[in-house]
Amino acid sequence: MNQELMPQYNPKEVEEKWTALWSDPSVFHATVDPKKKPYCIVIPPPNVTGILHMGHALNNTIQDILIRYRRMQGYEALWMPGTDHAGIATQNVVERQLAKESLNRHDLGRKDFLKRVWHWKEEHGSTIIHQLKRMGASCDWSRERFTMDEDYSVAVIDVFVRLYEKGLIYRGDYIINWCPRCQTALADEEAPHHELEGNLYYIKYPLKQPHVSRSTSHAKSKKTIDYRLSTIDYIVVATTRPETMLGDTAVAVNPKDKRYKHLIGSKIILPLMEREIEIIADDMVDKKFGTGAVKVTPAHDPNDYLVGKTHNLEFINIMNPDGILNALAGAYAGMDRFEAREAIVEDLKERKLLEKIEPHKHAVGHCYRCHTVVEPYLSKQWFVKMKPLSMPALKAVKTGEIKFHPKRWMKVYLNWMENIKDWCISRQIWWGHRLPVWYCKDCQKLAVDEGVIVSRVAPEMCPVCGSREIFQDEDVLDTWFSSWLWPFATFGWPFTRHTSQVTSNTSEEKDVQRETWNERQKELDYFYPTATLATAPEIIFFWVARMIMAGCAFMGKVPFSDVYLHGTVRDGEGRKMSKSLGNSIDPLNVINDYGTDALRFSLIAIAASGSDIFLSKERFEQGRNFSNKIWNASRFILMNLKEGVTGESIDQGTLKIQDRWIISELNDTTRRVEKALDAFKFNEAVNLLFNFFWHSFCDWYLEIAKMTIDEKNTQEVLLYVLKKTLLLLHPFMPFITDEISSKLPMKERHRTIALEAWPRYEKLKTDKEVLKLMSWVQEIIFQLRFMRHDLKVAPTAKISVRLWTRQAFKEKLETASGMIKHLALIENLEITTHEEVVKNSLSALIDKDLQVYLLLEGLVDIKKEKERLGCEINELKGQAEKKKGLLSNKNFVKSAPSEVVSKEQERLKELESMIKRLEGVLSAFK
RNA sequence: GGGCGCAUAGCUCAGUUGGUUAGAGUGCUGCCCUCACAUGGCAGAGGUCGAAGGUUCAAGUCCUUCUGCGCCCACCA
Repeated sequence: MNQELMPQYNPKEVEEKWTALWSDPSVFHATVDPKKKPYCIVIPPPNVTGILHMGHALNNTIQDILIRYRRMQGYEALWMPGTDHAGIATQNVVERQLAKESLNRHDLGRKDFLKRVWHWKEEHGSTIIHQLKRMGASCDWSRERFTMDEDYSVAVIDVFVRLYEKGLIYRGDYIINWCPRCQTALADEEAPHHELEGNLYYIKYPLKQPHVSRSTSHAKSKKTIDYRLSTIDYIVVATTRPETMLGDTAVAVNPKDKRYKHLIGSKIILPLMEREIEIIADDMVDKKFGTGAVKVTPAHDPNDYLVGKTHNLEFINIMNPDGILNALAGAYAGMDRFEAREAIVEDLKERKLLEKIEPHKHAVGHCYRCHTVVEPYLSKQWFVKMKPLSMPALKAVKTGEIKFHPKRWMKVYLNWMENIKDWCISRQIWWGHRLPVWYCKDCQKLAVDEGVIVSRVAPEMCPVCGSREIFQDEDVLDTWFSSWLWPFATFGWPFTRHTSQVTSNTSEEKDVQRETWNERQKELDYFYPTATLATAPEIIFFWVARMIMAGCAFMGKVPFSDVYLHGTVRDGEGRKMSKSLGNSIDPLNVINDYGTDALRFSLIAIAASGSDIFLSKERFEQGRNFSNKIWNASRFILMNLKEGVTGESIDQGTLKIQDRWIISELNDTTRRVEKALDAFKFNEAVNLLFNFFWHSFCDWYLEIAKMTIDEKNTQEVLLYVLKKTLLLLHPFMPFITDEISSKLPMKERHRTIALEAWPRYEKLKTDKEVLKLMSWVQEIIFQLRFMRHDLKVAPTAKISVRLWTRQAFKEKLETASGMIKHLALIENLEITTHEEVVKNSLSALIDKDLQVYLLLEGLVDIKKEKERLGCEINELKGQAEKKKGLLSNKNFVKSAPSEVVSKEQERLKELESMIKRLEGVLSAFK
C-alpha cells in the first residue's frame, strides 16, 4: 500500500530503508577539506560484548544530534565509530561459553583460547554496531576501529615503551585490588566501594608473659599455649576480616595512646597460628576506633602493607589467587576466604578469644565486571606513574581549554586529578594487548629484578647478556590503557613502525605504506583536537581524564574542547537500569513498538542538561504521537499541493498576516534552537521544535491555511515551512524527516536530507504588528470557544460576533476578519469603533483596545453575567491597586531599571482603562 | 568522613543573567470520530515553588540553617 495514504505513520519500513542508505560508508565519509571547518566526535567505543541499552541510546542520540547539526551547518563532520575489546568482559563471555563445554581457558591454552575469542568477536562482535546503525547513528562507517586492530595495537605498545623509557612505567610488589573470580588485578577505579553490613570482631591476642609458658606436657594432645587470661594478659584488636589474622605479623597501637604505651615492644602469641608477633607503634593508628589496637597484616591490607614496609615486618600471603587459603594458613588451608572467616570465628569462640561481635557497616571494593568482593592482594604488577601526566591535564581544564557541561563535573575531575594515584595496568588475563616485556632467564639468575627487556618488537636475545633464554610477560594491559589513546590512535597514530614490525618488505609496498601514513597524518592534523566528547559521568575517571592526559602527553594537545556529560538512565524508582535488576527497558523494544525517532525524541525531551533520566515506557508515547503528527501534517500538505509548487518561490508581495506570522515564528524558532544546541541544551531545542510544529504550525497555521488551501502562495508557504522544519527536526528525528523530505517536491536534492543545509536564521526585524494582530486573533478565538462551552452552544453552530476596537486598529483587524470568522465559525462578524455597549451578549475584554461580544439574543443570563463582570472588575482593581502600591514605592522607582518601571506604569494605565470599560459594560445592564 | 546533586501541578520534569498573572508532557473532568491526524481536536480543574530565616524596591531564582531523598569519592582496621 502507498505510505502516502496511510493515516498512521509506520516507522518500521521507513527506518529499514534509511538505515540501509546511511550505513553505506560513502554517505557520511568525512575527509580533509581545507575549505570547511572540521567537527569531529569520537564515539565512546562500546564493548564488543555490548548490547544496546538505554544508556547507549541516549549517548549516541546526543552525539548524532551534534554531528548531524554541524554537518548540516557546513562543517566537515566526522563521527569516528568503533568498539573496545573490553578485556575482562569479553574474556568472561568466552569463558562462560567454554564452561558449558566443561572446559576452562587453561584446557585450551593461551593460543587456542585467543583464537576462540577472536572467533567470538568475528561472530558476535558487530551486534552493537548494527544496533547503532539501527539507532540512526551517522558515523563514518568506513573508519570503524577496534582497539585490538593491528594498527591500533602498534599505538598501544608504542605508548607503553615511550612511558617506560621516560621512567613513567615501573613494576613492583604492591597491594592491589584482586578479583578472585576473574583472577586478575584491577585498577582502583575498577573496584568501586559499596557499603556492606558486616561485623566488627573483637579478638583477644594473648600477651607473651613469663607465666604464659609452653606447657610441654600437653604438647601433642592439646593446643600448646596455656592461655591464662586476665585483663592484663591480652590485647584486644578489632577487625572486619578475621580470616586475615592468619597473616598477621604485628599488632600496632598509636604511640601516644596511654593505654598501650607500656606494651610497645611486647610480644604476643598470635592465636590459631601460635606465632610470636610484636606490638609496634605507628601514627596511622586511630586511638578512637575499635580498641585502639590494630592487627597488622602486611600482605592483605594496603595500610598494613605500608606499616609493614616502615617496620620491616614479614609479609605473609595466606591466599591463593582464587581466594582459597594456602599452606601458610595452617589448619585453614584449602578453605575459601569466607568459609575460613566463619571457621576462625567459631574456633576463636571456642577458645574464648572472641570478646564480642558488633554489627558494622563498611565500604568494600567490588569487581566492576563480576561484582565479586575484591581482595587487597600483594602481587607484582606494572604501574604508570601518574603525577607527571596529570599536570598538563589539570592545567587544560583549569584554564578552560577543555570545558565540562554541566560545569559541576569539572570539580569532580579536578579533585580526582589532584589526588591521582598510580595506575595498575597489568591484568592477569589473556584477552588484550600483551605487555611488550620480556625477561632474560640468565640475567634473572643473578638478581630477581634484572633481565627486564621492554621492546616494541619481540627480541631474539637478551640485549645485555645475549642469552636466548628469554620469555614474554604473561600479562596483558588494562583495556583503558588502549582506549585512552582513542582520539588519535583511531587515525593511525603514530604512523610509524619499527622495521621488524613492518610486514610489507618490498620498497614499493613501503612507499604505499608511507603514503598512507602521510594521508592519515594529514587527517589527524585536520580533525584533532576533536570537538565534543559525550559520555556518562561514571566514565570521567576511567576514560575522560585519561584521554586528556594521553592527548597532552603524546599529541601535545588536548583531545577535545568540550565534554558533555549526560545523566544516568534510571527506572521509575530511581534505580540504575541494569540487567541484573531486571528493570531495564530495552531500547530495541521501544524501537519496535514506537519507532527509533520516537525513542530518540522522548529520550532527549526528558533529558534536561545532565540530570538523571527516569524512564517508563509510557514516556515514549509522546515521541510516537509526535512522529504521527508530523506524518499527518505532511500528508495533508502533500495531498493539497498543486503542480509546480516547490516551497522555494513564495510571492513575498501577497503574503497574508498568518503567512508572515508563521514565517516569523519559524525564523525565531530557528534562532532559539541553534542557541540551545550550541549550549548543549538538547531538551530545550527539542521542546522548541515540538511546540513550534504542533502548536504554532499545526494548531494555528494549518487550520487557517485550510481557508485558502487552493491558493498557490498558501501552498508555497506551507511547503516552505514544512521543509525548513523538517531540516530543523532532522538531527533529532532523522528517519521520518528524511522519509517525508524525499516525498516533497524539490528543485535539487541530495540522497539524504542529512546532507542538506541547515536553515539560515534571518536577522529580520520582528514584525511586531503581525505578532500583535495574531495574538489578538488567538485571544478572540480562545474567548469565543470558552463562551460557546460555557453556554453549551454546539461547536458547529454558527454564531454572531461583534468586535470593538479603537479607530487606530480597525483597519488592521479587518484584514484578519476572514481568519477569525473561519476559526470561530462565525456567521456575522462586525467590527466597530463605537463606544456603545451591547446588552444581549457575553463579552470579554481582551485588552484596553479590544473587546469581543458573542451576540446571543435572549440567551444570556443577565444576573450571572453581571456577577461575572463584577468579579472581573474586582480582580482588575486588585491588580491595579498592587501596581499603584508598587509605583508609589519611592525605592522601587529609584532602584529598578527604568524599563521595568515604565512597563509597570503602562500596565497600570491599561488596567485602569480596562476597568473603566468593564464598568461601562456593567452599567449597560442596569 | 569529604564532595556533589535533587525537592515546583496527582505523576515525570522545564523554568536562562532575580522583574507583571510560574510552564510542558502525562494523568484527570467535560464536549467533539469537524473531509491531515482519536497516536486526534476543543475547553477545564489542579501549585502557600520542601521548612525557617536573611539579602533586595522585587526571590521559584541569590545567601544561611534545617528536613527528606539520591549519587560520587575515601586505607578508621
